[in-house]
Amino acid sequence: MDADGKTSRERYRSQVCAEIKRHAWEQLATTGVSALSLNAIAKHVGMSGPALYRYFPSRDDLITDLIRDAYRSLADVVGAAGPGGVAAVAHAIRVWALADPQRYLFVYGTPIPGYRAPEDTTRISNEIMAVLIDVHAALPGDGPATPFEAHLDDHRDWAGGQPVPSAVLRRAVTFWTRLHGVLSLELAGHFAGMGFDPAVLFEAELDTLLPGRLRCDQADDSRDQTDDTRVQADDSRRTLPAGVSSV
Amino acid sequence: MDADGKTSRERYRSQVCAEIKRHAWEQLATTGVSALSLNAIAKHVGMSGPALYRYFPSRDDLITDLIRDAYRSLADVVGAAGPGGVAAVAHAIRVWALADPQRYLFVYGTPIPGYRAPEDTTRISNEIMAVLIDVHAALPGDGPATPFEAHLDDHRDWAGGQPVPSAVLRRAVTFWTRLHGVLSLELAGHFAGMGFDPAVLFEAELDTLLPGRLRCDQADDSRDQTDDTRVQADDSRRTLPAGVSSV
DNA sequence: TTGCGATAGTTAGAAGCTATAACCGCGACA
DNA sequence: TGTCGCGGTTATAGCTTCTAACTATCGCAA
Repeated sequence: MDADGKTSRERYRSQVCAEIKRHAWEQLATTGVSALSLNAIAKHVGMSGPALYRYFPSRDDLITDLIRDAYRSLADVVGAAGPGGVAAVAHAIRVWALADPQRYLFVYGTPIPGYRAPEDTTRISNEIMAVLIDVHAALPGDGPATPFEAHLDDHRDWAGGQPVPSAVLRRAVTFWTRLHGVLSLELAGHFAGMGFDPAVLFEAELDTLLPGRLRCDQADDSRDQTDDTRVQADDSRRTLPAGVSSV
Repeated sequence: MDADGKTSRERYRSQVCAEIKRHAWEQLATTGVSALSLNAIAKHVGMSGPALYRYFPSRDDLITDLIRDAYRSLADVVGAAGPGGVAAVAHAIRVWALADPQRYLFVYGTPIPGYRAPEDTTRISNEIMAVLIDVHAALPGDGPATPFEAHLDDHRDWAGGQPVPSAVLRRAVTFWTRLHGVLSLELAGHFAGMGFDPAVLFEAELDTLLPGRLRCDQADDSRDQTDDTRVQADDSRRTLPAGVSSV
């Protein structure tokens, strides 16, 4: 038993665990999750073969752990950007996604067929949603209730019981779906052929989510002092190798 | 050589090819693409093992073919719905996606790392985009130019050379990203916890794409005679098994 | 009709993967 | 000091994709 309340064995174990996951992320970022091989990881870590099973009972358990970490990381980033408001959160999500496209698609991409998300990750997911709700609750209210809000008023046992206005809920969900729509297509390389910069499109969609402007066809010239958290549209932005898809 | 200009061997070959793909789609819809096994398909078709390699040089070639077919199918559906206008196209895409979630995510989900889309599929993809542009060109124009449109005016060697107004291009792309945002999250099961019906959210986003209403916070009560191609929000709608993701 | 050649199928096997089983050695702790 | 458990090993089963070698059969032409 050491000073920090952990035995030396426990410290060693968590250290090896971390190194395994480090190599796993490395492999994940380059080859994608379908090619994630325990053998290859073991070889890189230095031990051979089935030794990994002392640390992760199965490949799916390792993947579950990685997903949990990815969620945790995103939740931290979103939480940290929360005080900056809606635009700051949006840009934080974008930089997080571009930093490791496979990680984003790992969480929000095509689900693994037999995989069941543990209670843990859905809790983190709710945590992220809570921040989205918070930043949108801080926005000034607007127009009449939409049909979707009426639907939300009817069907919603969600949001932990606290009474979130359906308008706020609607804006938070819309924030999520619109940014994910642009981001996921960008990361999957579907904008490859058509010359525009996805960053500008992202900015355009974010614009529609800011106070008073949630549609798509109106320009707003009164707000051009965009905050400096905007992701610069450099040409070296990272996407996946163009093509089409699955895994 | 037979009446239709194909030898009997060619007819047999394409027939076996079709049956292989039939079983492949069956397996794909249930187990997802990561678990798509040539051996299992061969067993179902009735021949054993490496015989499939007479028809598809590798697993990736089979997958490429399936992706091409999926694209082709979507392009046909979108093309057929084109005359019905924007809403009809949106609903056609939605029913196509819900009919086989894995097929949609196969095309628009997480890309396969080493996979390179052949020229073929990008052509079909452009064909789909052309329909989107057409239906949006038929819509009445609107407000002042957005920053994204200005960007499109600068960077666009695309669209086959014919001068599509940047406003139309912007609306078509926005149509794509917004509907994909809702659809992909729905199919991946990310709305599972929160009580609302994704169909209503889809309808809400579609609303923002119709003439004069491309933002998100305004309700429109003047247009409640929605067309009958609307996808009914039944409770038996198909999503993937809840959880989180990758493959 | 006879025969040749391409085609479609077979089994065997290499290399890789996940995962289990059996075994061993060292470190921690009573 | 003895013992127990943890972390590592090798061997192996069963799956995968994919190649090699071999065989039978079908179509076409002489």
